[in-house]
Amino acid sequence: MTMERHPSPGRSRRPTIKDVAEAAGVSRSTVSRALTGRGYAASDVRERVLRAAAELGYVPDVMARTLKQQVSRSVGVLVSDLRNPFYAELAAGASREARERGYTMVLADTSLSAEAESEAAEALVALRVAGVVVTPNSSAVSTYLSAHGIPVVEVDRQFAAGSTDGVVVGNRVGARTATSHLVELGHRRIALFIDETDWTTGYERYQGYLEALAAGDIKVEPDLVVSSGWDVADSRRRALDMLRGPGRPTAVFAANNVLAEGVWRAIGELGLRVPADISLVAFDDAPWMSMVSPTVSAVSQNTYGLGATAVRRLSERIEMPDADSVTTVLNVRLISRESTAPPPAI
Amino acid sequence: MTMERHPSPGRSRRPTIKDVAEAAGVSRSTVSRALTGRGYAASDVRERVLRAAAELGYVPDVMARTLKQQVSRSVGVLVSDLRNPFYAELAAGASREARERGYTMVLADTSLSAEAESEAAEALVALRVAGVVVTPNSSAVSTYLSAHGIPVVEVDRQFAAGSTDGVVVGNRVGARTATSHLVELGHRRIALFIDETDWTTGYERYQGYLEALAAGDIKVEPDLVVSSGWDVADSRRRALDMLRGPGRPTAVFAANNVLAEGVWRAIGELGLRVPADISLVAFDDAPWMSMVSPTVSAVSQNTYGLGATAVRRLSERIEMPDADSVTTVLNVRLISRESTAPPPAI
DNA sequence: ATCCCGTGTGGGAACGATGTCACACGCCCT
DNA sequence: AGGGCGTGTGACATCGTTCCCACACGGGAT
Repeated sequence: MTMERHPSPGRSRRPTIKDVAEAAGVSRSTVSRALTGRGYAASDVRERVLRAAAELGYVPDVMARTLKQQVSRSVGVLVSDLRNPFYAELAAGASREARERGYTMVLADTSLSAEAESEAAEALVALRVAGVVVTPNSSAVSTYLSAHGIPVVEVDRQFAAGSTDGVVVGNRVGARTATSHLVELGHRRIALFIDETDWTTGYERYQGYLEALAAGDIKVEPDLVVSSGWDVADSRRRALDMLRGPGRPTAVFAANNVLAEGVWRAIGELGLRVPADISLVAFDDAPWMSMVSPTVSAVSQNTYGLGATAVRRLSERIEMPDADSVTTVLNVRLISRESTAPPPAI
Repeated sequence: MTMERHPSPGRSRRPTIKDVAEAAGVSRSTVSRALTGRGYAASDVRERVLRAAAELGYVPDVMARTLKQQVSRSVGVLVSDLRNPFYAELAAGASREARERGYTMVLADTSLSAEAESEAAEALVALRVAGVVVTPNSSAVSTYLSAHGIPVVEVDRQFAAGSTDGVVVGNRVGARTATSHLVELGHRRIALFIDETDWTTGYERYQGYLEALAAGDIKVEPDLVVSSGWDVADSRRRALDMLRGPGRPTAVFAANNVLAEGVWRAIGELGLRVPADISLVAFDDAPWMSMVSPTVSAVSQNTYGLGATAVRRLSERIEMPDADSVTTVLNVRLISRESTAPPPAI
């Protein structure tokens, strides 16, 4: 005696196109034509098929369809950290645009880890997604996906500009504007808190900072440039060190919302008054910046639009795989709030 | 002369298991066994196959595999609004847990719209996902998905308790704790800002509020209970109306982070001092609450854990489809900050 | 010498949908 | 009457993978 295994004991099988065909008294081919609208189907037959499909609750199997057609209607979205409102908002924009264009979105949070990133990339290849939007940590993903013939759009930062599409914001201009704003107020000792300078975002923002200082005839002080990691605790600690030490800066430019939060907390803990004692301006406007007191001036990027634009670009790329690659730059604007003022008189 | 159409002109085809088989000089069956580890494969053959696969950059086609096996390794996650940090965090938790368990996550933002929700549900059925985690807007999704034999876990709120699994927080207890906290401080006029009371979250929190009032022998004043929509602007407007009017409450309990933001802004605009003039406590701790001044007391839920737990529950359900459904309740705790104090002396 | 069994391997039929191809039918035109 | 055409339908191969089954080979027991 052998154990008999039934495919799915008890539970009734999902209806397939064959069930619909039998219910409507036609062949599978006819059902396919009637439902997809490609090819002939007499109107009464079409009607019968539609009714049968609805009655059975038939939903075409995307797997089977994709397997046959060799192209899927889903896109992958890889972001660094959903807990950061920046990425969450970006994902939200991507989601809306994907839905609007009839794509299903497969999302993975790569947690800033290279391993998770390549794991996710492999999963997307396995899924045969039509394309991928990624906030890359290295050039590896783009290279890997491109090698598999999958269109990629890099968003926020770029590692493979030239060979893949990109959607970014005016990082250099934004940073320059923010820093210039401080310079114009009379600040000469302006600190910069920056993340990885080997990312295009970090590099560009750093350059913008330098440009603004140069334009104001201010010498760069290496001590005032802090390259911090990607978490609040670290930047808070580094800010505490700097602000407690001698020769404290009169203003800080924090190059992203996480760094800004760390600096903000450090300022609060030291009992410094903003903007009387110190001015603060951030890159990347986060919700809290308009709620705290005083409110924080920030270079605002249209994050939602960033995600939406990336998916739009991706879908264009999917339609035209051989067109030249394009980098789209979205404008940013400085929102001047209460955290910036002339430096304290000495 | 007819137009000849080549399958994919120019671009080289993705390697299939057949290519690997030829490269390794074995049959497809053997490759399958060697790669999946199911069934016999001599170690030297296995080696050869693995090398060939790596050289070709072979990645198994999930579509084909799923089609054959009739069970996929991806789960759907449906959230209301990724721009709300609550849902973003929940999604982040779900993402990590999914990854850990070897599932790919298909995420859709349902934008609080019933249409988007059912559209997304249908897409998930078409994708043959192994299960779905949803923050439901009605019982429709759960019903629909269950009818297609897809396991569902409702998270945050429940519409189909009893028939589907749920993962929620102690809403009633949390709301009672928050309100009692105000009562104990001496408040008698405590306003409640609440979202839809036909959602379990809203209903439970409302009940918790009532219980705390009853325990303090305080009569409920309908004028102090505001059922507001799901956006900051609306709750701000309603709060302005209430706080400007006569008989202003001495404390407000805002039942979610969005409502709390509206109330917070209204309080600021009216120039009221917290907590001297008015106390505020919120359900759902958002990042800004610990950054503003004064900081806002809040009932904190482990949102990340909520998402992670939901996916864990889902994966257990997938393994044991016929077990009784379970509702998991996560504990919450009141984080007492600076926004609560005894009412002003009259 | 024959049988049997354990270890490996390959053939081939699925899975569900699509689309090409062949063909059936009725009509009009020659 | 027969050819041609337009309309509509069904049979069948196919996509890439899995896995059941058949079978080959060699060694040990009878």
